[in-house]
Amino acid sequence: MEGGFLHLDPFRSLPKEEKNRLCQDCSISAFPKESRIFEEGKKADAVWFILSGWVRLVKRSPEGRPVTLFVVTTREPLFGVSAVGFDTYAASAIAATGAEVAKIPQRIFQHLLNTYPSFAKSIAVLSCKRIREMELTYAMAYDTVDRRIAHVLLQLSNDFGDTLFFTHREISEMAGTTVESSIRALSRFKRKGWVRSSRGKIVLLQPKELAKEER
Amino acid sequence: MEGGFLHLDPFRSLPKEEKNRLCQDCSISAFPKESRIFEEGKKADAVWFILSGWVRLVKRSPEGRPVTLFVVTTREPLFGVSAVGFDTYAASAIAATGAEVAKIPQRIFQHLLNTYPSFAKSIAVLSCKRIREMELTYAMAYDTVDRRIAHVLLQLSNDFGDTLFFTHREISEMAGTTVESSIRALSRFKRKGWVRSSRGKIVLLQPKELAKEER
DNA sequence: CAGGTAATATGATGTAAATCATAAAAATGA
DNA sequence: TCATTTTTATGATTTACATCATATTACCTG
Repeated sequence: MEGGFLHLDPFRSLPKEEKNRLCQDCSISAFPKESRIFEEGKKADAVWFILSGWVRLVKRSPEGRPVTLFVVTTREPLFGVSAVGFDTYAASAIAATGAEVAKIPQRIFQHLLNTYPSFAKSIAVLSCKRIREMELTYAMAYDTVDRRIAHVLLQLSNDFGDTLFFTHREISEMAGTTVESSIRALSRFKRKGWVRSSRGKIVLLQPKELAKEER
Repeated sequence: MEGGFLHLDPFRSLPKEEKNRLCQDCSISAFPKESRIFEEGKKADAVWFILSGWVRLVKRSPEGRPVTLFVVTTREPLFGVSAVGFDTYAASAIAATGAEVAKIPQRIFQHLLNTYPSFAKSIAVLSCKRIREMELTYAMAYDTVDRRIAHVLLQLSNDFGDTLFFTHREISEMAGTTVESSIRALSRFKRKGWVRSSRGKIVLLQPKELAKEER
Protein backbone atom coordinates (compact mmCIF):
# COMPACT_ATOMS: atom_id res chain seq x y z
CA MET A 1 0.00 0.00 0.00
CA GLU A 2 2.56 2.57 -1.15
CA GLY A 3 1.53 6.15 -0.39
CA GLY A 4 -1.98 4.96 0.36
CA PHE A 5 -2.76 8.17 2.16
CA LEU A 6 -2.47 10.14 -1.09
CA HIS A 7 -5.94 8.94 -2.02
CA LEU A 8 -7.38 10.44 1.14
CA ASP A 9 -9.33 13.64 0.96
CA PRO A 10 -6.85 16.39 1.84
CA PHE A 11 -4.14 14.91 -0.40
CA ARG A 12 -6.17 13.83 -3.40
CA SER A 13 -6.03 17.06 -5.33
CA LEU A 14 -2.38 17.90 -4.72
CA PRO A 15 -0.15 18.23 -7.82
CA LYS A 16 1.72 15.14 -8.91
CA GLU A 17 5.19 16.38 -8.05
CA GLU A 18 4.06 17.26 -4.53
CA LYS A 19 2.62 13.80 -4.15
CA ASN A 20 5.91 12.27 -5.27
CA ARG A 21 7.74 14.35 -2.68
CA LEU A 22 5.28 13.27 0.00
CA CYS A 23 6.04 9.64 -0.82
CA GLN A 24 9.62 10.44 0.08
CA ASP A 25 8.96 12.52 3.20
CA CYS A 26 6.15 10.60 4.82
CA SER A 27 6.34 7.14 6.26
CA ILE A 28 3.71 4.46 6.56
CA SER A 29 4.00 1.99 9.38
CA ALA A 30 2.01 -0.80 10.94
CA PHE A 31 1.23 -0.70 14.64
CA PRO A 32 0.18 -3.89 16.42
CA LYS A 33 -2.90 -3.83 18.65
CA GLU A 34 -2.26 -2.01 21.94
CA SER A 35 0.97 -0.38 20.79
CA ARG A 36 1.47 3.35 21.13
CA ILE A 37 1.70 5.61 18.10
CA PHE A 38 2.51 8.69 20.14
CA GLU A 39 2.53 9.64 23.78
CA GLU A 40 0.68 12.34 25.77
CA GLY A 41 3.04 15.15 26.74
CA LYS A 42 5.72 14.23 24.21
CA LYS A 43 6.81 16.65 21.53
CA ALA A 44 4.27 16.72 18.70
CA ASP A 45 6.25 16.52 15.49
CA ALA A 46 3.82 14.94 13.08
CA VAL A 47 0.24 14.63 11.88
CA TRP A 48 -1.04 11.12 11.41
CA PHE A 49 -3.62 9.55 9.12
CA ILE A 50 -5.07 6.12 9.74
CA LEU A 51 -5.05 3.90 6.68
CA SER A 52 -6.52 0.83 8.32
CA GLY A 53 -7.72 -0.15 11.76
CA TRP A 54 -8.81 1.88 14.77
CA VAL A 55 -6.85 4.14 17.05
CA ARG A 56 -7.88 5.39 20.48
CA LEU A 57 -6.92 8.83 21.74
CA VAL A 58 -6.28 8.30 25.43
CA LYS A 59 -5.63 10.83 28.14
CA ARG A 60 -4.72 10.21 31.73
CA SER A 61 -7.43 11.65 34.01
CA PRO A 62 -6.32 13.68 37.05
CA GLU A 63 -7.10 10.56 39.09
CA GLY A 64 -4.77 8.53 36.91
CA ARG A 65 -7.29 6.41 35.06
CA PRO A 66 -6.85 6.31 31.28
CA VAL A 67 -9.80 7.96 29.55
CA THR A 68 -10.52 7.36 25.89
CA LEU A 69 -11.33 10.75 24.40
CA PHE A 70 -12.15 9.57 20.96
CA VAL A 71 -11.86 6.56 18.71
CA VAL A 72 -10.53 7.33 15.26
CA THR A 73 -11.30 4.92 12.45
CA THR A 74 -9.86 4.06 9.07
CA ARG A 75 -9.24 6.92 6.64
CA GLU A 76 -9.39 9.56 9.35
CA PRO A 77 -6.74 11.97 10.54
CA LEU A 78 -5.35 11.99 14.07
CA PHE A 79 -4.71 15.69 13.67
CA GLY A 80 -6.02 18.14 16.26
CA VAL A 81 -3.46 17.07 18.77
CA SER A 82 -0.61 18.35 16.66
CA ALA A 83 -1.66 19.78 13.35
CA VAL A 84 -1.07 23.45 13.85
CA GLY A 85 2.15 23.91 15.71
CA PHE A 86 1.51 22.80 19.27
CA ASP A 87 4.56 21.48 20.95
CA THR A 88 3.16 18.49 22.82
CA TYR A 89 0.50 15.87 22.21
CA ALA A 90 -2.56 16.43 24.40
CA ALA A 91 -3.29 12.69 24.48
CA SER A 92 -1.69 9.37 23.62
CA ALA A 93 -2.66 7.43 20.52
CA ILE A 94 -3.01 3.70 21.06
CA ALA A 95 -3.82 1.20 18.33
CA ALA A 96 -7.20 -0.33 19.27
CA THR A 97 -6.74 -2.90 16.52
CA GLY A 98 -3.78 -3.59 14.34
CA ALA A 99 -3.43 -0.31 12.46
CA GLU A 100 -1.59 1.06 9.48
CA VAL A 101 -0.74 4.72 9.89
CA ALA A 102 0.79 7.42 7.69
CA LYS A 103 3.04 9.93 9.42
CA ILE A 104 3.22 13.44 7.96
CA PRO A 105 6.01 15.48 9.56
CA GLN A 106 4.65 18.71 11.03
CA ARG A 107 6.91 20.83 8.81
CA ILE A 108 5.48 19.16 5.69
CA PHE A 109 1.92 19.53 6.98
CA GLN A 110 2.48 23.25 7.58
CA HIS A 111 3.87 23.59 4.07
CA LEU A 112 0.82 21.91 2.55
CA LEU A 113 -1.50 24.06 4.65
CA ASN A 114 0.26 27.25 3.52
CA THR A 115 0.63 26.31 -0.13
CA TYR A 116 -2.53 24.55 -1.27
CA PRO A 117 -5.93 26.18 -0.67
CA SER A 118 -7.69 22.89 -1.39
CA PHE A 119 -5.63 21.22 1.32
CA ALA A 120 -6.42 23.94 3.87
CA LYS A 121 -10.08 23.78 2.98
CA SER A 122 -10.14 20.02 3.32
CA ILE A 123 -8.46 20.18 6.72
CA ALA A 124 -10.91 22.90 7.80
CA VAL A 125 -13.83 20.70 6.79
CA LEU A 126 -12.41 17.54 8.39
CA SER A 127 -11.59 19.28 11.66
CA CYS A 128 -14.99 20.97 11.87
CA LYS A 129 -16.59 17.57 11.33
CA ARG A 130 -14.41 16.16 14.07
CA ILE A 131 -15.51 18.91 16.44
CA ARG A 132 -19.11 17.98 15.81
CA GLU A 133 -18.37 14.29 16.37
CA MET A 134 -16.57 15.12 19.61
CA GLU A 135 -19.56 17.15 20.75
CA LEU A 136 -21.77 14.14 20.13
CA THR A 137 -19.56 11.73 22.09
CA TYR A 138 -18.79 14.20 24.86
CA ALA A 139 -22.32 14.23 26.27
CA MET A 140 -22.02 10.47 26.66
CA ALA A 141 -19.42 10.91 29.40
CA TYR A 142 -22.24 11.87 31.78
CA ASP A 143 -24.35 8.84 30.89
CA THR A 144 -24.74 5.45 32.60
CA VAL A 145 -22.18 2.67 32.21
CA ASP A 146 -24.64 0.36 30.46
CA ARG A 147 -25.41 2.95 27.82
CA ARG A 148 -21.75 3.82 27.35
CA ILE A 149 -20.89 0.15 26.83
CA ALA A 150 -23.80 -0.33 24.43
CA HIS A 151 -22.65 2.73 22.52
CA VAL A 152 -19.08 1.45 22.22
CA LEU A 153 -20.24 -1.98 21.01
CA LEU A 154 -22.49 -0.47 18.37
CA GLN A 155 -19.82 1.96 17.26
CA LEU A 156 -17.34 -0.90 16.89
CA SER A 157 -19.88 -3.00 15.01
CA ASN A 158 -20.13 -0.24 12.40
CA ASP A 159 -16.63 -1.12 11.26
CA PHE A 160 -16.19 -4.71 12.39
CA GLY A 161 -19.62 -6.24 12.05
CA ASP A 162 -21.38 -8.27 14.71
CA THR A 163 -18.35 -10.20 15.93
CA LEU A 164 -15.93 -8.04 17.89
CA PHE A 165 -12.49 -9.22 18.95
CA PHE A 166 -11.93 -7.10 22.02
CA THR A 167 -11.40 -7.91 25.69
CA HIS A 168 -13.42 -6.38 28.50
CA ARG A 169 -10.43 -4.31 29.49
CA GLU A 170 -10.33 -2.76 26.03
CA ILE A 171 -14.07 -2.18 25.98
CA SER A 172 -13.96 -0.65 29.46
CA GLU A 173 -11.22 1.78 28.48
CA MET A 174 -13.15 2.88 25.41
CA ALA A 175 -16.25 3.41 27.58
CA GLY A 176 -14.40 5.20 30.38
CA THR A 177 -15.20 2.67 33.08
CA THR A 178 -13.63 -0.28 34.93
CA VAL A 179 -13.14 -3.87 33.77
CA GLU A 180 -15.58 -5.15 36.39
CA SER A 181 -18.29 -2.72 35.35
CA SER A 182 -17.78 -3.66 31.73
CA ILE A 183 -18.10 -7.36 32.56
CA ARG A 184 -21.22 -6.73 34.63
CA ALA A 185 -22.82 -4.68 31.85
CA LEU A 186 -22.05 -7.45 29.35
CA SER A 187 -23.50 -10.04 31.76
CA ARG A 188 -26.73 -8.05 31.89
CA PHE A 189 -26.80 -7.85 28.09
CA LYS A 190 -26.13 -11.59 27.88
CA ARG A 191 -28.95 -12.37 30.30
CA LYS A 192 -31.26 -10.40 28.03
CA GLY A 193 -29.99 -12.43 25.07
CA TRP A 194 -28.57 -9.41 23.28
CA VAL A 195 -24.97 -10.61 23.10
CA ARG A 196 -22.85 -13.73 23.38
CA SER A 197 -19.25 -13.70 24.44
CA SER A 198 -16.17 -15.76 25.09
CA ARG A 199 -12.61 -14.84 25.89
CA GLY A 200 -11.61 -11.89 23.70
CA LYS A 201 -14.71 -12.12 21.55
CA ILE A 202 -18.12 -10.48 21.73
CA VAL A 203 -20.94 -11.33 19.35
CA LEU A 204 -23.85 -8.92 18.99
CA LEU A 205 -27.01 -10.97 18.64
CA GLN A 206 -29.58 -8.19 18.84
CA PRO A 207 -27.93 -4.87 17.95
CA LYS A 208 -31.34 -3.23 17.70
CA GLU A 209 -32.13 -3.96 21.34
CA LEU A 210 -28.69 -2.61 22.26
CA ALA A 211 -29.46 0.55 20.31
CA LYS A 212 -32.66 0.97 22.31
CA GLU A 213 -30.68 0.62 25.54
CA GLU A 214 -28.36 3.29 24.23
CA ARG A 215 -31.14 5.85 24.01
CA MET B 1 -18.85 48.20 17.19
CA GLU B 2 -19.72 48.04 13.49
CA GLY B 3 -18.43 44.90 11.79
CA GLY B 4 -16.25 44.19 14.80
CA PHE B 5 -15.73 40.63 13.68
CA LEU B 6 -13.76 41.81 10.64
CA HIS B 7 -10.77 42.33 12.89
CA LEU B 8 -10.86 38.69 13.98
CA ASP B 9 -8.35 36.28 12.57
CA PRO B 10 -10.12 34.54 9.70
CA PHE B 11 -11.55 37.82 8.36
CA ARG B 12 -8.61 40.15 8.84
CA SER B 13 -6.88 39.53 5.53
CA LEU B 14 -9.95 39.50 3.31
CA PRO B 15 -10.06 42.10 0.51
CA LYS B 16 -11.79 45.37 1.30
CA GLU B 17 -14.76 44.86 -1.02
CA GLU B 18 -15.45 41.46 0.52
CA LYS B 19 -15.36 43.04 3.96
CA ASN B 20 -17.86 45.65 2.86
CA ARG B 21 -20.14 42.96 1.55
CA LEU B 22 -19.84 41.06 4.82
CA CYS B 23 -20.95 44.15 6.70
CA GLN B 24 -24.15 43.92 4.67
CA ASP B 25 -24.69 40.17 4.91
CA CYS B 26 -23.73 39.50 8.50
CA SER B 27 -25.52 40.70 11.56
CA ILE B 28 -24.22 41.51 15.00
CA SER B 29 -26.56 41.11 17.91
CA ALA B 30 -26.46 41.26 21.68
CA PHE B 31 -27.73 38.31 23.68
CA PRO B 32 -28.62 38.80 27.34
CA LYS B 33 -27.27 36.34 29.91
CA GLU B 34 -29.06 32.96 29.75
CA SER B 35 -30.65 33.61 26.37
CA ARG B 36 -30.28 31.10 23.56
CA ILE B 37 -28.31 31.89 20.43
CA PHE B 38 -29.24 28.66 18.71
CA GLU B 39 -30.92 25.42 19.65
CA GLU B 40 -29.77 21.79 19.56
CA GLY B 41 -31.46 19.89 16.75
CA LYS B 42 -32.55 23.01 14.87
CA LYS B 43 -31.41 23.69 11.32
CA ALA B 44 -27.85 25.02 11.32
CA ASP B 45 -27.86 27.99 8.99
CA ALA B 46 -25.03 30.12 10.29
CA VAL B 47 -21.57 30.26 11.82
CA TRP B 48 -21.17 32.50 14.84
CA PHE B 49 -18.29 34.47 16.26
CA ILE B 50 -18.31 35.84 19.78
CA LEU B 51 -17.30 39.48 19.99
CA SER B 52 -17.74 39.86 23.72
CA GLY B 53 -18.80 37.69 26.62
CA TRP B 54 -18.97 33.93 27.06
CA VAL B 55 -21.20 31.36 25.44
CA ARG B 56 -21.82 27.81 26.64
CA LEU B 57 -22.37 24.95 24.23
CA VAL B 58 -24.96 22.79 25.96
CA LYS B 59 -26.24 19.38 25.01
CA ARG B 60 -29.02 17.42 26.61
CA SER B 61 -27.63 14.15 28.01
CA PRO B 62 -29.60 10.95 27.30
CA GLU B 63 -30.87 11.25 30.87
CA GLY B 64 -32.13 14.75 30.14
CA ARG B 65 -29.67 16.76 32.20
CA PRO B 66 -28.05 19.68 30.33
CA VAL B 67 -24.32 19.12 29.91
CA THR B 68 -21.99 21.97 29.04
CA LEU B 69 -19.68 20.64 26.35
CA PHE B 70 -17.52 23.68 26.04
CA VAL B 71 -17.35 27.29 27.07
CA VAL B 72 -16.44 29.64 24.24
CA THR B 73 -14.97 33.00 25.10
CA THR B 74 -14.58 36.37 23.45
CA ARG B 75 -13.08 36.46 19.96
CA GLU B 76 -13.70 32.78 19.33
CA PRO B 77 -15.89 31.08 16.76
CA LEU B 78 -18.85 28.89 17.62
CA PHE B 79 -18.22 27.01 14.41
CA GLY B 80 -17.86 23.22 14.59
CA VAL B 81 -21.53 22.75 15.10
CA SER B 82 -22.43 24.21 11.76
CA ALA B 83 -19.46 25.40 9.76
CA VAL B 84 -19.28 22.83 7.04
CA GLY B 85 -22.72 22.01 5.85
CA PHE B 86 -24.34 19.98 8.61
CA ASP B 87 -28.04 20.41 8.75
CA THR B 88 -28.66 20.61 12.49
CA TYR B 89 -26.85 22.03 15.49
CA ALA B 90 -25.36 19.29 17.69
CA ALA B 91 -25.76 21.45 20.79
CA SER B 92 -27.47 24.61 21.97
CA ALA B 93 -25.55 27.84 22.48
CA ILE B 94 -26.50 29.74 25.60
CA ALA B 95 -25.06 33.11 26.60
CA ALA B 96 -23.20 32.52 29.88
CA THR B 97 -22.77 36.27 30.26
CA GLY B 98 -24.23 39.06 28.24
CA ALA B 99 -22.69 38.41 24.83
CA GLU B 100 -22.28 40.17 21.53
CA VAL B 101 -22.27 37.75 18.62
CA ALA B 102 -21.69 38.02 14.88
CA LYS B 103 -23.78 35.77 12.65
CA ILE B 104 -22.26 34.62 9.37
CA PRO B 105 -24.83 32.90 7.16
CA GLN B 106 -23.66 29.42 6.19
CA ARG B 107 -23.79 30.26 2.48
CA ILE B 108 -21.43 33.21 3.03
CA PHE B 109 -19.13 31.11 5.18
CA GLN B 110 -18.92 28.45 2.45
CA HIS B 111 -18.15 31.13 -0.09
CA LEU B 112 -15.29 32.51 2.03
CA LEU B 113 -13.95 29.00 2.63
CA ASN B 114 -13.97 28.24 -1.09
CA THR B 115 -12.62 31.56 -2.28
CA TYR B 116 -9.92 32.70 0.14
CA PRO B 117 -7.03 30.36 0.99
CA SER B 118 -6.08 32.51 3.97
CA PHE B 119 -9.60 32.15 5.33
CA ALA B 120 -9.57 28.37 4.92
CA LYS B 121 -6.17 28.16 6.54
CA SER B 122 -7.29 30.29 9.44
CA ILE B 123 -10.37 28.15 10.00
CA ALA B 124 -8.25 25.00 9.78
CA VAL B 125 -5.91 26.38 12.44
CA LEU B 126 -8.72 27.60 14.72
CA SER B 127 -10.63 24.34 14.51
CA CYS B 128 -7.54 22.23 15.15
CA LYS B 129 -6.85 24.36 18.20
CA ARG B 130 -10.41 23.86 19.34
CA ILE B 131 -10.02 20.10 18.98
CA ARG B 132 -7.00 20.22 21.24
CA GLU B 133 -8.85 22.35 23.79
CA MET B 134 -11.77 19.95 23.71
CA GLU B 135 -9.40 17.05 24.31
CA LEU B 136 -8.07 18.86 27.36
CA THR B 137 -11.51 19.56 28.86
CA TYR B 138 -12.96 16.18 27.88
CA ALA B 139 -10.86 14.19 30.35
CA MET B 140 -12.32 16.38 33.10
CA ALA B 141 -15.75 14.82 32.61
CA TYR B 142 -14.50 11.72 34.44
CA ASP B 143 -13.12 13.71 37.36
CA THR B 144 -14.59 14.52 40.79
CA VAL B 145 -17.17 17.26 41.30
CA ASP B 146 -14.85 19.35 43.49
CA ARG B 147 -12.17 19.39 40.84
CA ARG B 148 -14.65 20.15 38.07
CA ILE B 149 -16.01 23.09 40.07
CA ALA B 150 -12.50 24.34 40.85
CA HIS B 151 -11.64 24.05 37.18
CA VAL B 152 -14.68 26.04 36.09
CA LEU B 153 -14.00 28.80 38.64
CA LEU B 154 -10.38 29.13 37.55
CA GLN B 155 -11.34 29.09 33.90
CA LEU B 156 -13.88 31.85 34.50
CA SER B 157 -11.36 33.87 36.50
CA ASN B 158 -9.08 33.91 33.46
CA ASP B 159 -11.53 36.22 31.74
CA PHE B 160 -13.39 37.85 34.61
CA GLY B 161 -10.82 38.16 37.37
CA ASP B 162 -11.34 37.07 40.95
CA THR B 163 -14.93 38.25 41.31
CA LEU B 164 -17.37 36.11 39.38
CA PHE B 165 -21.01 37.01 38.90
CA PHE B 166 -22.55 33.60 38.46
CA THR B 167 -25.13 31.62 40.39
CA HIS B 168 -24.61 28.08 41.61
CA ARG B 169 -27.02 26.84 39.01
CA GLU B 170 -24.87 28.36 36.27
CA ILE B 171 -21.67 27.01 37.80
CA SER B 172 -23.23 23.57 38.20
CA GLU B 173 -24.29 23.44 34.56
CA MET B 174 -20.82 24.41 33.40
CA ALA B 175 -19.33 21.70 35.62
CA GLY B 176 -21.85 19.03 34.63
CA THR B 177 -23.30 18.50 38.08
CA THR B 178 -26.29 19.52 40.23
CA VAL B 179 -26.97 22.80 42.06
CA GLU B 180 -26.71 21.09 45.44
CA SER B 181 -23.35 19.54 44.64
CA SER B 182 -22.09 22.89 43.40
CA ILE B 183 -23.21 24.58 46.63
CA ARG B 184 -21.61 21.85 48.74
CA ALA B 185 -18.33 22.09 46.84
CA LEU B 186 -18.33 25.87 47.31
CA SER B 187 -19.08 25.41 51.03
CA ARG B 188 -16.03 23.18 51.33
CA PHE B 189 -13.93 25.75 49.50
CA LYS B 190 -15.31 28.48 51.77
CA ARG B 191 -14.52 26.49 54.90
CA LYS B 192 -10.94 26.22 53.66
CA GLY B 193 -10.93 29.99 53.10
CA TRP B 194 -10.36 29.70 49.38
CA VAL B 195 -13.49 31.58 48.29
CA ARG B 196 -16.12 33.96 49.58
CA SER B 197 -19.61 34.14 48.14
CA SER B 198 -22.96 35.80 48.32
CA ARG B 199 -26.04 35.63 46.14
CA GLY B 200 -24.91 35.55 42.51
CA LYS B 201 -21.33 36.41 43.32
CA ILE B 202 -18.25 34.31 44.02
CA VAL B 203 -14.93 35.82 45.04
CA LEU B 204 -11.78 33.74 44.63
CA LEU B 205 -9.56 34.46 47.63
CA GLN B 206 -6.88 31.85 47.04
CA PRO B 207 -6.90 30.78 43.40
CA LYS B 208 -3.59 29.00 43.86
CA GLU B 209 -5.08 26.64 46.44
CA LEU B 210 -7.99 26.05 44.08
CA ALA B 211 -5.54 25.21 41.32
CA LYS B 212 -3.90 22.65 43.59
CA GLU B 213 -7.30 21.08 44.25
CA GLU B 214 -7.79 20.93 40.53
CA ARG B 215 -4.76 18.70 40.03
C1' DC C 1 -45.62 45.82 50.72
C1' DA C 2 -47.39 41.31 50.15
C1' DG C 3 -46.82 37.17 47.56
C1' DG C 4 -44.17 34.63 44.49
C1' DT C 5 -40.05 33.06 42.66
C1' DA C 6 -35.03 32.11 42.54
C1' DA C 7 -30.84 31.39 45.19
C1' DT C 8 -28.49 29.55 49.08
C1' DA C 9 -28.05 26.10 52.53
C1' DT C 10 -27.98 21.68 54.79
C1' DG C 11 -29.73 17.24 56.36
C1' DA C 12 -31.48 12.52 55.09
C1' DT C 13 -31.77 8.87 51.87
C1' DG C 14 -30.91 6.24 47.76
C1' DT C 15 -28.04 4.39 44.25
C1' DA C 16 -24.77 3.60 40.49
C1' DA C 17 -20.54 2.32 40.10
C1' DA C 18 -15.78 2.10 41.96
C1' DT C 19 -13.02 -0.66 44.86
C1' DC C 20 -11.64 -4.78 47.13
C1' DA C 21 -11.54 -9.64 47.30
C1' DT C 22 -11.44 -14.17 45.53
C1' DA C 23 -11.60 -17.78 42.12
C1' DA C 24 -11.50 -20.44 38.04
C1' DA C 25 -10.48 -20.99 33.25
C1' DA C 26 -7.65 -19.89 29.38
C1' DA C 27 -3.55 -18.44 27.41
C1' DT C 28 1.42 -17.71 27.55
C1' DG C 29 5.96 -19.00 28.08
C1' DA C 30 10.03 -20.59 30.39
C1' DT D 1 4.85 -29.35 31.96
C1' DC D 2 4.44 -26.33 35.45
C1' DA D 3 4.32 -21.45 36.74
C1' DT D 4 2.74 -17.01 35.61
C1' DT D 5 -0.17 -13.85 33.61
C1' DT D 6 -4.50 -12.45 31.56
C1' DT D 7 -9.32 -12.77 31.15
C1' DT D 8 -13.76 -13.65 32.82
C1' DA D 9 -16.74 -13.89 36.71
C1' DT D 10 -19.22 -12.67 40.87
C1' DG D 11 -19.84 -11.35 45.67
C1' DA D 12 -19.08 -7.77 49.46
C1' DT D 13 -18.03 -3.16 50.73
C1' DT D 14 -17.46 1.61 50.11
C1' DT D 15 -18.07 6.02 48.16
C1' DA D 16 -19.27 9.94 45.66
C1' DC D 17 -22.99 12.03 44.21
C1' DA D 18 -27.82 12.48 42.87
C1' DT D 19 -32.17 12.93 44.72
C1' DC D 20 -35.56 14.35 47.97
C1' DA D 21 -36.96 17.28 51.55
C1' DT D 22 -37.22 21.50 54.01
C1' DA D 23 -35.86 26.18 55.48
C1' DT D 24 -34.09 30.72 55.03
C1' DT D 25 -32.98 34.64 52.70
C1' DA D 26 -32.81 37.82 48.87
C1' DC D 27 -35.09 39.62 45.04
C1' DC D 28 -38.51 41.00 41.93
C1' DT D 29 -43.14 42.39 40.59
C1' DG D 30 -47.87 43.32 40.54
